[in-house]
Formats: sequence, C-alpha cells, structure tokens
Amino acid sequence: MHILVVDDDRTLSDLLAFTLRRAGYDIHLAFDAPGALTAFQQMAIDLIVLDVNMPGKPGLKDGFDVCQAIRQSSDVPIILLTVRDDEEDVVKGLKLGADDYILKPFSPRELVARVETVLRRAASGKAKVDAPYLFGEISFDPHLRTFCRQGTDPVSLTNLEAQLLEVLMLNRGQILPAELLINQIWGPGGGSQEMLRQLIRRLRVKVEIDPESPELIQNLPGIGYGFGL
Amino acid sequence: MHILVVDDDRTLSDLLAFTLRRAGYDIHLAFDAPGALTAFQQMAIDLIVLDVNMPGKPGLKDGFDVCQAIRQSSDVPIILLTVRDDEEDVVKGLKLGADDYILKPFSPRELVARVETVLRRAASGKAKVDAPYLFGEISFDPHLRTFCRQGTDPVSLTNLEAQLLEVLMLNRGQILPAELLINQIWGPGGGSQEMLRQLIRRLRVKVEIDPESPELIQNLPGIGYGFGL
DNA sequence: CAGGTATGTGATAAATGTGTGACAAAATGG
DNA sequence: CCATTTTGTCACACATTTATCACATACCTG
Repeated sequence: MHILVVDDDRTLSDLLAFTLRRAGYDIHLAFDAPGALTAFQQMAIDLIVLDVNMPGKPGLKDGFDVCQAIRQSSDVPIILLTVRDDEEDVVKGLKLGADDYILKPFSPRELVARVETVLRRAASGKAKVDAPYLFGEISFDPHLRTFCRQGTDPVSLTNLEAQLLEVLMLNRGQILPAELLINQIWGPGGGSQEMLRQLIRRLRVKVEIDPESPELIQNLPGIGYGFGL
Repeated sequence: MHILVVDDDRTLSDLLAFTLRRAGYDIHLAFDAPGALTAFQQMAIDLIVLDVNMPGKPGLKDGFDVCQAIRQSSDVPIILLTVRDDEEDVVKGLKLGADDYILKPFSPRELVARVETVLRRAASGKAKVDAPYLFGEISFDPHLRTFCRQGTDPVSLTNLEAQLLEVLMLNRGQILPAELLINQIWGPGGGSQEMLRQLIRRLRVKVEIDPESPELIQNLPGIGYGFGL
C-alpha cells in the first residue's frame, strides 16, 4: 500500500513518513507541488497526504492546485494537512476533491486512523461525499467528537458514539447492515446486536430532537440503520 | 538535522557546537555576518543560532542584518543570542523575524530546550503566534518559567510544568492529544499517561484559580487537554 | 389469536478515564 | 555533601463510558 506524502517541511515529512511506515505503509516523499505531480505520475500511489501550503510554480502553486490537477485524471484518496485556523482551507480543499483532512498538530494515532478510514472508504467503492460532516442544520466534528445543531448547544459524544455517527454520516442516505456497523465499530469478532442497539439508543438521545421519533437515524427492520434517509 | 551557529567569539562557538552536537545535531559554524549568509546559502540548514553582535560589513553589519537578509527568502527558524541587558535587541530581532532568543550566559540545557522547542514549532507548521504567552489577564515567560495573573503574585514553574504550559499556550484554543503532549515533553518513547496526569495536576494547582474547577486547562475525555478553550 | 422475532428502553454491573494524595527516587543548588 | 526541589511511581477515589440483563412494544407469520 503506497502513500505519497507531500510537504515542504522536511521535519514534518520525516515524522509523517516514520509514523506511516511503522503502520505498515510504503512511503514516498515529495516536497513541492511539481514534485508531487511527478511522483504521483511515476508511481502506483494508493493515497496522498497533502500539505496545503507549499512552494510551487505558476499554475501549480500550492496543495490546492495539486489536488485539482490530480482530480482531473484520478480519484486516488487525498488527505489534506492544514492548521486549525484555516477552516476555509479545509472547505476549499474538500470542494476540490480531497477526501478528508488532518489538523496539525496531530497524534500518530490520529494520522493512522484517518488514513485507514479513507482507505477503507476508497476500498468500499463509495462515491465521495461533499462536506461529509454537514447535513442541513447539522454539523459534526469527528476530531473533537462534537455534534452541533443550529440553535442548540454543541453536544459532546463519546468515542463509540462518534465512531457510529461518522460511519452513518459518511454513508448518508443509505441503510447500513447491522453486521457491517458492528464490524466497523468493534472490529472483527467484536460487538453484538445488543451492543449496537444500546449505542444507537445513546446516540439518538444525543442527536435527535425527539429520540422516540427519530428523524436522523432510522431503522430498516431486519437489515440495519441509516442516516438522513 | 543541521544547525548553523553564527558567533564571532570562538570559545562560545565551540561551546555551542559541542553542546548541540552532543544533543545529536550536525553543526556548521560561521564567525561573521557575510560568512553566515554564505554558509546558509551553501547548505541545507534547519535552524540558525545567531549572535546579535558580530563583525560585518556595510549592508551586512550585524546579526540583525543577517536575520533580515535571510527572512527575505526563507522561513528557517532563527534563535538570537544576546546578553541580558539588551532587551531592545530582543524586541528588534523578533520584529525582524527571529523565532526566539537565548540570554547569555545560558546553561547547555536551556540551549537545547530552546532549540528543540523552536524546531518543534516549525515542524508543527503553525504560523508564529503574536504575543503567544499572553492570554487575557495572564502572562507566561518561558525563559524565566514565570506565570503571572493580574492581581496575584508571580508563580514559578518547574521545567516540565513550563514546557507543558508553553505547548498548551502556543496551541491555545485547541485540544492537544495526550499522546502528542507526552511525546513533546518527554520525547519519543518517554513519558506516560500517568506522568502526564500528574504534571497536569501540578500545573493546574499553580495556574488555576480553583484547580478542582479548572478554567484554563481543560480535558476532552479520551482525547487530551487544551488551553483557553 | 398466539408465538416468535426485531427493536426500543431502562437499570445496573463492569470497565475505563481522570483527578488526587502520598511517598520514593532522582535532580539540583548552596 | 546535604538539604531542598522536582519528577516518577503507586494507590485510591470519583466520574464517565461501555457492556449486560431484563422487560416492553411493534410487527409478522402460522
């Protein structure tokens, strides 16, 4: 599994490479926008970790241009690297076709988790969702595990609740089989219908206006659950 | 990791070089302003330790001119060396784009700690924060390790407490994963959740009005801690 | 209609995360 | 060297999250 890391900052590149190699990936480095395109064209890359700010040249001056150029001919998964102050950058990048983002500073575990999530989504063949954590008046921040509905206070979710909501929102409009949800949240061999039921319950209590008449998270009997149907 | 040390005082240069080599860095020396620029242009330098007073030539007559010249084309981290009486020099240098300063005389540990902090900041990709150590009625001096809240006596912090507060304040408004804090304070493979918890405790006792209801340093369960949320 | 299954709900037990205090070990300064 | 301070380790308390169990309700089928 080959990952291309694009960042002009050598210290950060080395950290990224070290972390991802340790997680079992083959890493290739590029340090500017033209180098990124060249590397991508010369190697079979499975995912790109792409810093937003980096030196380039006219027509290819930063990470956004790289993202846009790659998207003209490929749907390889792209994860943006940006700092927290640059939320416009995140939105811009996602609109240009990036799949996810990582906020600096990040923990190694966060990085690996993001990479694995994005690779899983790509492997499942699901089309990308624009603004995956927005839905009408609702927004969800998977990094802070915070659910926001306009006009109400932000709600903090627990780790498992946030994982469930993330999977549901990334696959909005569809019913996900219970078995798949259990597998994604508890891993192979973990979890149970019972545990999923309780987790659904807890999540509904936190995110639905009236949990007893749920509108966001709905059930198809005998199959599973979906978000935003 | 290559560090360029610029100082006309050979004894001090040797001390600086010895200390930083012992900490694992590759050291390059320059002894005047023109030599500094030449060395910087000929090598891949990751950080410059730059004495303020040193011989130069017209247009490049001291450390400030070097700093200014380098900043026209590079954002390599720069640490100024100056004596304690020259606070105007410090302000002048920081305005010209230096990242931090070290006051002579200094301890080897102080030097290494400053270098590591500045490299870490550079690696995090975070733009320099204006007045990073001010926050409302609070101020923190990382060199003196002194925490001040208006209307109360200054509080002296230990080395680790000051390191933790520095990381938190430089990333104010964000939750920093515990793993990242541990890594930054104790280095790769060092520290533990246990040790972080104790350090958080000790720091809260010193800086919070009521450590049992902390307002400055807050926890996001399962993720980490943040300052000024 | 009765029985079985799926799903929702609540309560409690178990597990995990975080805060606090005490003491040992290590580091530091005079 | 010794006294003091700092840091690390351990134990326990408390808070939160997750797992388990029990029961209720809805729906479908024979």
